[in-house]
Amino acid sequence: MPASLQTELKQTRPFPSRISEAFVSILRTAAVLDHQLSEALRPFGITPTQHNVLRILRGAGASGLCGREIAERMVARVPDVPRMLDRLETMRLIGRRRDPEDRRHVTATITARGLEILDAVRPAVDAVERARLGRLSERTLVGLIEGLAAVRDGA
Amino acid sequence: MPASLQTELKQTRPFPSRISEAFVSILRTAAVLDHQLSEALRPFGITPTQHNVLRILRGAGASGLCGREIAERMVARVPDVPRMLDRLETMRLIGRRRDPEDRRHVTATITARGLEILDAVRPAVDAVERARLGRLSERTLVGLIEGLAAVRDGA
DNA sequence: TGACAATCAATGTTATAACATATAATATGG
DNA sequence: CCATATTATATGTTATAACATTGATTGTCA
Repeated sequence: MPASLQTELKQTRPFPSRISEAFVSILRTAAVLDHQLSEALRPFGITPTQHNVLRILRGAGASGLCGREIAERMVARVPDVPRMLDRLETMRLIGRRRDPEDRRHVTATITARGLEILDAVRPAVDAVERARLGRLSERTLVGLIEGLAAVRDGA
Repeated sequence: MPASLQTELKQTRPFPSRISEAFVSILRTAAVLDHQLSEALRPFGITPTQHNVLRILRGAGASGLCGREIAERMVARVPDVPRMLDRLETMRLIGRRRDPEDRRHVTATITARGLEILDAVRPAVDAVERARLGRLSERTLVGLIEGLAAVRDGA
């Protein structure tokens, strides 16, 4: 039996409303997942944010994406995209070049080493996903996905 | 109609599994909520983390709580509790004193000013909660709360 | 009791996030 | 075609997060 959020956070009083409870539930659950993901990635020397960028660039393929496009696709909004990409470039996981078509853009692409690290971390990432979500029924998963989409949409 | 997460993040490929989609859905939704909350609190000069601490200390009342107890109750784990409390103390929103019973502990309590700011931010915080979750049915809210509890539990 | 382990908080340090502003390139309107 | 606005990235700075270590206090048990 899963513990109630109230018990989990040792709250002396019940939530004032179901809306508040759901709000905190989402934030709390994400914090747990982010922490687990972070621990799983640690041995490989990358953070969840960096992992996210690498997956985005893998999806973009050889043509790559510019900083603004990467920012749009990230799970969590990040200010200071240039310096985040700096770090990935220093690690040789991505490459950057100015777009000759529009010299304002800097196109980032994933390197072979970036692809290798994505392959390497995959079992650990999958394990975290399965550890937390593997026992939920298909129906529950779909309910979560749809409910959360409605929350983001505010409708 | 809520947009799919795939569309929202401009992904070219569908999620490999419902588990992955639910995993990212939770992280993405929390990022949206955290951002909205952060913006709502900004005019008052406090962050979501600080807001969380103040609510915890309000719940604890005059007896207060020590750093470890605060950490246990936070929605997101924070390392470096002492310096987070330093900032709140500098803002005069909390007070700290060494527990004479056990001099290892430092008991933090919320100040009158801390209580005032909690009252002041409440309409803004409620507005964010309602904007995102206000249109969801009771049944959907309960489904989310229970589903997310199962995710945290891994069962 | 006295050594040792465990618990908390504080501190030193580095890394990253966050914010404001600047620089460069392109688009737009007269 | 020039002045201006807009877009994109870069940079300077400060604040906070994250991590490791230290110091002080208390608990445990031989």
